[in-house]
Amino acid sequence: MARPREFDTDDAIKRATAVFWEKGFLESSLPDLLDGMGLTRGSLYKAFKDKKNLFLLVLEHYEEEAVGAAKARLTDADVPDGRERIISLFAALCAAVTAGDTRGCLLCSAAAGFEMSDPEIAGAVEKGMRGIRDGFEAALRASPTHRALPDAERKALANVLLTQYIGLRVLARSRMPLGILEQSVESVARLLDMEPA
Amino acid sequence: MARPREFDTDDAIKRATAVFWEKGFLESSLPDLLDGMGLTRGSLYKAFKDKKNLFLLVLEHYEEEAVGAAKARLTDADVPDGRERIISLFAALCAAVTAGDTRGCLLCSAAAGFEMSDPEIAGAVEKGMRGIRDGFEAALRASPTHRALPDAERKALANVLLTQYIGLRVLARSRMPLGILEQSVESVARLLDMEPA
DNA sequence: AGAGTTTGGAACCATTCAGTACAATACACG
DNA sequence: CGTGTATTGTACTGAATGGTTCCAAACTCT
Repeated sequence: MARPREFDTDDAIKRATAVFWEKGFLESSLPDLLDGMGLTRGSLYKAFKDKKNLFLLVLEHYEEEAVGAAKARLTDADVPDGRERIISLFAALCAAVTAGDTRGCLLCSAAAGFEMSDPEIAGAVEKGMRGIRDGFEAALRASPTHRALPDAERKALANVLLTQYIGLRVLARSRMPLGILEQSVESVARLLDMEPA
Repeated sequence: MARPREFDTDDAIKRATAVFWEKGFLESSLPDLLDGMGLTRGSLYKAFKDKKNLFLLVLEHYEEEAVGAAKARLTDADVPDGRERIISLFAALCAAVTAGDTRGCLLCSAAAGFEMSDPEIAGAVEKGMRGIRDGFEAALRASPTHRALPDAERKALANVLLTQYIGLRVLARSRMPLGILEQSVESVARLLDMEPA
């Protein structure tokens, strides 16, 4: 009945994610996207309406993929101790940087940037952040040391972890040789081993 | 022997700082700067060479002013307990946000953005970050609870505080109603009250 | 062949960009 | 005063860049 699409939509979004992740929303030009996605203007606008809409789809995909992976790690029932799940998340993060991945976190970069003045984008970013925080909270609930904590305190600790997460990912992206990432896992571990005085 | 400058250089840099702080380096256009600084193209190029050079001067000024204020608070001998100095820093930060200042931190935004691909800018940002970290470390040395810590552990804690600082300032800028800033002071206090298990 | 989509890419139009040239202007000093 | 020197405003550059639209040609399936 009609000419079929030559590209796979999900794959195109995946490629778009790579571009936006590398450069951010505002700094990614249409040619950048066209190159990265391997399609032409007409196709992009036909399939994704416009740049912002594409970015919203990318955020959605990033949430499912990257945020999903983090949440999966934080709620992984195979690791009974939630404390270890958290540590393994930061370890993975650190390993990625060591392996040369200095893209940081798409959400964190967006949060720090100017794209947040758009309410739709801001909403999507916020949703992702809440997801990560929920992951931390879930992991803390599965940690013997923290299970007994009052709800408010556990939430507060989850917030600290999220803040730490954001800070580290910004540092990762900045490529500053501050030596912070290298020992961040240890620091987080110590953070979780501490007890209220 | 010559016509004197009609504007005060330091004042112009101060105004430029406001513009860059609000919008970031890449997002600040020359007209933005011209408006904000109250001078014209010719003057700007004559006095500051170009946009990037102006930004480097702004970073210098920001370091003296904003970072200097933070460091002053962290090394304030009038507050004998370094722990309290740290808490007061985060409290001030939080108060500023509550008062409606959502600009975050010029350094942190730069660190998260694309301007870091310029080595000179990256160097200046890094220097500022080191300054803040040194401030934290100095404060920890003046804290009864942490004075006795081994050097490496104190440095690690300073790194955690710097990371927390960056994360919070990014969150501040993002304007996401996550409720993190509101209780961040308490969290930091708890962080400092904890002891190694 | 015809209906219905997608495709490539030219064309659009606006904006914006950092930077320059230069004439007019203002001051300081001899 | 007047000359030298520096700043100032503005017009101008000329490019490049931005996202978006549009349409004829290509393609698939009935």
